Amino acid sequence: MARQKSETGPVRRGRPPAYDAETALKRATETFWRTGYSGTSLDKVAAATGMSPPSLYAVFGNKHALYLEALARYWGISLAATREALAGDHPLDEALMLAYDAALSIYFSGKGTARGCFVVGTAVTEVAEDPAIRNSVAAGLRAIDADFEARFRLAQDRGELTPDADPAALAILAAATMQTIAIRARAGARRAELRELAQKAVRVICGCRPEPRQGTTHA
Amino acid sequence: MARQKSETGPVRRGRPPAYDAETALKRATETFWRTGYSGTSLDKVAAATGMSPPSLYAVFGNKHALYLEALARYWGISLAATREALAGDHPLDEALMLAYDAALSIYFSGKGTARGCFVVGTAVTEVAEDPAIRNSVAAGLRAIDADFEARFRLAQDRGELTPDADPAALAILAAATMQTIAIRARAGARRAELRELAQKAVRVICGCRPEPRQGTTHA
DNA sequence: GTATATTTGTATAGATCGTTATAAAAATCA
DNA sequence: TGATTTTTATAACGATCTATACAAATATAC
Repeated sequence: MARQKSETGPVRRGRPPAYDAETALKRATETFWRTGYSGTSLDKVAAATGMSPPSLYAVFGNKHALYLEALARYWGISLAATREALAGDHPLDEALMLAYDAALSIYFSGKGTARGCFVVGTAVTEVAEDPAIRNSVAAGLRAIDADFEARFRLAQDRGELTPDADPAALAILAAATMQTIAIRARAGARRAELRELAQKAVRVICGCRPEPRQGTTHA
Repeated sequence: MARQKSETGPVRRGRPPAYDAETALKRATETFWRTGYSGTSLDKVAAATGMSPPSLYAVFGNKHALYLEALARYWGISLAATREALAGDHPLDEALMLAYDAALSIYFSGKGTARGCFVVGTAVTEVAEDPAIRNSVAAGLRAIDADFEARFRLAQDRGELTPDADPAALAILAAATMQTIAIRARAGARRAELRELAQKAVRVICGCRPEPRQGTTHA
């Protein structure tokens, strides 16, 4: 009934599971990613994972719980990629481009046409009527804002931004840029075009720089 | 079989239709708006419009064609609202806020929780696998970019922006701001909060202003 | 070996999906 | 009035949906 941990305890009784829950969740995510939550049947998920419907239900509960788990998994991967890009010692504009390049790698992953962001492409539709999905999406969006804002505050402390720059406002624009890239990628924009878009956005966002060659201290 | 024009020709034969096609399309749009394309059954559309399924098929063809018509109708209303906001004689920052206020009025229209943008909330999910929806969405996104860019070029000509400002880059950020507002509205953000978000974005976007009190001519 | 525990595949239940056949209802034309 | 035209409502078609009942299969425990 329940899912066995990957690190098996003392001994495993009964017939051993034929599929790994983590890879099954990944395959399920890929399927939802293409056709959305409502547009994806459990038969399609079963075909993608190689698991039978009863096995899917035994491991994940039901379709809704499976999607929520896929959503949580995606948030984990996506937020970690953004944080890693912003955490390095690169200058602000380079750090932002690393974050957008990481996002583009996710949005253009998989075979066939680009799927964009899993959240923007599938969860946003359900968010209007589904409280659990709404909570997950709202929390993730807040996390993105907070990650960008923290990086802009750091940039301000380092003198990469003028003291009158508004880190919260810049974070909103940085997050908005990521989301418009997600939408456009799914709508068919080419990757190179979206990278240029990101560069243009970064140029404006980082426009609040101190005067060049005027000393490193601010104020 | 086909739809009769509102302006009746010489005389109308046969039983008169009980429902107006335009109001039916509006009601159908409201229904798709909440639960998406795949998540909305034709029975729900029939209940919302008061029409029976055969009548819906007689007027609109099928579910897909009905959704496409709802999408085209929404683009018309949405793009017109943005253009009207940007067309006035207001200063750049006021014009942008008029556009965002118009968008917020749409995103928070209807009863119950906010539905956000019809395109972002329902079409983006389908865009990955549906060529017709993809074409409509891609064209609409290009139109938004073009409308904003035209306004920024005008602002530059008027001296509201410095000559080195990049109208295309600012247009991307302006469009991205509208789309992040759409996402956040559907995810439950309060309207006042999103209006402040818009103001912060406008402040950054309009930051490439000429020096104040330094003459109105540029260069 | 026998008993117990767990997963598997098959098959399907019950509801809902998009769509349509059919005929009654309501108008005009002759 | 009766014939024609168009829309309506009822009913249902076959397909697909989420979810589960069931028994065979495969492991350990004794």
